[in-house]
Amino acid sequence: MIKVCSYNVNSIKSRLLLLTDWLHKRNSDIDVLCLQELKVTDDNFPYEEFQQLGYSCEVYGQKTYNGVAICSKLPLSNAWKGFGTIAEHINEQRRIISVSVADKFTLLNVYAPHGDERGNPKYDYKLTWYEHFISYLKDYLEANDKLVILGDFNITRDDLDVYDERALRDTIGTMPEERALIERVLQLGLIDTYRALYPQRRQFTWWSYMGGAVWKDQGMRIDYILVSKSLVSSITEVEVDMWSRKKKTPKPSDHAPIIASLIID
DNA sequence: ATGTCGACGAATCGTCGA
Repeated sequence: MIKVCSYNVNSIKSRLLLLTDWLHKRNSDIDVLCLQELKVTDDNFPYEEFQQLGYSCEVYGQKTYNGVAICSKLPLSNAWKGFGTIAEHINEQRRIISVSVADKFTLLNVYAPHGDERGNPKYDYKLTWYEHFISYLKDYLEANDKLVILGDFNITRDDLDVYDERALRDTIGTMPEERALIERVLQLGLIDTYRALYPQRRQFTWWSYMGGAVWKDQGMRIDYILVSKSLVSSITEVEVDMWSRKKKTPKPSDHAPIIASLIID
């Protein structure tokens, strides 16, 4: 069994102690750890600490903002960072990295733009970024059969993914045009594993730092583990682990990690 | 607008991004 995890850490430097505590608390059962919002350049990534935990890492970092990494106990190959040659202004923000894991499946780790709010140029950037992402995924699905795509998508799929659909109507992450983008991603032939296994369960992956939102469970589900159809039957469990999010010291990320268990061959 | 984090540059706080 292989456990893959997506975790927006909101600064790897600030989260390193909590992250290592969490991995130990879980008896080091995470095989492939996909991180978002590193906020460090590649040379400042804590490679040694991860090596001591048994992980080798592919890192696509950036100063202050963004940055993604894949840390794995299984051998990684064919690391690819960014979208490729097209879309230079889209590639300026480091949000996407992919690898082959143990020659068993292909893994793509993403950190989608937040977008701030409608009318902000960052919102237009989010929509444009998703257009590039979707066209990139089309080629990716043609080239790769067994595919796991996971990360922080910064969009709720529907009203089950928000704590109060009325209060949050037309706020960032819930806009109809944003949700249409998520549906287009899924329609490429990808399955939202958490929703597929637990269709009625309201489980969030992000809670604002403000107002003690996590204690009231006022959050949103914006982090996903998607798989191609050929991998659906390999998924045995999907879990959002609240342990680190509810720790008071060291300070948590505003996201909780989501973990999928796969049985491949 | 508010609330709370983290990074940064230039201070011991203000600004930006989430």
